[in-house]
Amino acid sequence: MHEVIICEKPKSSEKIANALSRNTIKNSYKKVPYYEFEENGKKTTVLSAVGHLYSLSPTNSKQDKIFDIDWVPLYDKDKQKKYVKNYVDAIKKLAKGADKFIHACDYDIEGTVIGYNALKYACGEDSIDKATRMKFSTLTKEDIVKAYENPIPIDFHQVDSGIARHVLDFLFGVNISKYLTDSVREATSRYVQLSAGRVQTPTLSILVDREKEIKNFKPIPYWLIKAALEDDIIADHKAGKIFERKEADGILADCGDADAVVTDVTLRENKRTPPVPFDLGSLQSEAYGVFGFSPKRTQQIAQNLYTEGYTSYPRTSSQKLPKSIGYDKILKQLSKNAEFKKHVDALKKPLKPNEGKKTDEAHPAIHPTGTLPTGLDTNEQKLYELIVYRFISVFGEDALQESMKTKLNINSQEFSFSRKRMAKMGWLEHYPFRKIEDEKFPDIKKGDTLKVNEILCEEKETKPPARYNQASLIRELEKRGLGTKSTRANIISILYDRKYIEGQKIQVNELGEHLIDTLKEYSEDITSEELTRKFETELEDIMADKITKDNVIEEAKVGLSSILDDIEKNKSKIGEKLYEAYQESRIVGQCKCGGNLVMKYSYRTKGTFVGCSAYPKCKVTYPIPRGTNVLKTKCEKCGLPMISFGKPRQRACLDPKCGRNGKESTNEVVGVCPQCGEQLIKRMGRYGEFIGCSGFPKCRFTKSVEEQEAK
DNA sequence: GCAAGGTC
Repeated sequence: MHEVIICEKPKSSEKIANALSRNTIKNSYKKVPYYEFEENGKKTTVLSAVGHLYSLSPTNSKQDKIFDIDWVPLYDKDKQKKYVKNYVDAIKKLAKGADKFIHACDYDIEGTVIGYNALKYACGEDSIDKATRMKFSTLTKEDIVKAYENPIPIDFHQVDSGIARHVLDFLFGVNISKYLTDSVREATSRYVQLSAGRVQTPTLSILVDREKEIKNFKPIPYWLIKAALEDDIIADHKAGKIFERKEADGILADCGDADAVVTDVTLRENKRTPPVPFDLGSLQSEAYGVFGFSPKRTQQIAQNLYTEGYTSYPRTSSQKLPKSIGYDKILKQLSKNAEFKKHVDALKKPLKPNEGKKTDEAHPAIHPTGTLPTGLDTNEQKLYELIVYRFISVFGEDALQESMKTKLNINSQEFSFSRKRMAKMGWLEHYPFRKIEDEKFPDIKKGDTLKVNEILCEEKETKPPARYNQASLIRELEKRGLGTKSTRANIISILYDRKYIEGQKIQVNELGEHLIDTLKEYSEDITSEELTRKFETELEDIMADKITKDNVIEEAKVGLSSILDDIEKNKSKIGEKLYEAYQESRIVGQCKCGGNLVMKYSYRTKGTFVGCSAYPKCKVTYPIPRGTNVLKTKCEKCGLPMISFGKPRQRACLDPKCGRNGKESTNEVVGVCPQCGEQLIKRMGRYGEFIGCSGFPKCRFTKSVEEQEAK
């Protein structure tokens, strides 16, 4: 009797194999680990997939509408996925001739498809008839054994529902993308890769909406009245924003040149509870704010740390740290590092983590494993320490913040000011990445009189809503249920790659905006969450056996077909307009000859450069080496755009002859040093502007201007 | 190649 268990990923195959027998032996085939044990004359082989092993692909790429598709090995489609082949080969070889199969992938819709396809295409079609399903929600020994002893049949409605998700996404995404790209090619014989999809298009649409809000924003003037008092105290008038000049004048007149009388002083203590452990989204957010890492980069680094065994599984949405992860032991092991030890020793027993609300059936929150890393590069080290200090501080004590709220009267006008300082650092002691307010409290009490130096009336304007950055956009997608924790960072980077959006503070250019306008006209559904919602109900209906998968797909093809015909009919108009928008989006500035400076691509050097739109009359070009970004900021010396390059990022003028940089240093204070608490100052270095700590040389903290602006 | 979804 030979039994084969198919798992979703190598880590879970290891856990499952070890939970089911004490006689488990680890082997490997083509570097792919697998496990074997024998109990009561039955041999069991535990094998692993690596996520999806198969992917949809056209069966005939010549068709206009790519409607005929089938599963092919992932490594055939994507040369970067070569490592997948070894896993497929291992399954094919080691599952051969088995009498019994167990589908033990994650119990969710994608896991169901992964296991089903592994059975169907790697183990052979007949393996499905001999297969059962393990259903577990955590990879604890208890859960695994229970699932193994109580197998359930494979739910083929669930399988169909998952397959339908793949097919629908493929049909809509690939076909609409193809038709848009073709329309530009046929109208202008230029190749501009365009794309649309159930997730990427609504994401772009969110950004376009924000862009339009900003564009249409009409600033409204308002006035703030402040009183400058003795001891450098600035108090604000109770009214806050005053939108009528007359009202502001009235208040000013009322105040006259009277002194301020303190009418109330309230002291309060506020608790600041420890942070909650990281799930992937909050790690991406924090690493973006603290280090300026893009979410994609954070995900890659976290994956490396996980593969090396230093931190736990990163693609989790859990903010829970169950006792079963053994946090006492992890903290003890972390203590082998002297720096960590100081913090661990300061924790009060008994240890209890402050957990967040979000959960994940398959994994706990991101945490260090206790194995201390060696040979990490700078960025890996930064992210690792962020994870460790967050983990430690989750067990810390509440911090206490004291606040002072003071009310004052100047004649009949009420003003107030407040101060904050830390009374007890608590968990903040272990987590150096948070801003702490530590202001001096003036020594005053009710009834005191304070001298008024001046009453100020500041004219301001209301501001448009802020642009998204990558971190806030990920949070927005999460809120709307678009994409998944593992794909959101990738989706955003696709929008950058296609050149629909640019900048750290994400700005949509003409191409992105026009693409959404076009799609709104021809396929409104794909520009909003509507399509996701529609898919969701259809998939639920398939799962509940209210409708068949083939029915849903056929209906989708009919709807899609008419969208594609519509695009086809108008393709010259669509193509020309999209190309026009594309060209406009490539403009980076004004040439000295009056033409536009445009991003161009050289087939000869296979690289980008900036050239003049008046070519060949004007032959001006500027080099754009790999890794260089052209910024919106203009050089203050010559007016050409600035560029950023290098690591850490440096800035300079597009024109190399203009000088290293076209900007004088401001030495402006831009924040507080996360390492020592001194001021962070923007200053000019040999290679351009950077942010440094005023505590230099005692504290050598630096970061790039880009990282700072990313905040 | 184009999508979105798993994973190393």
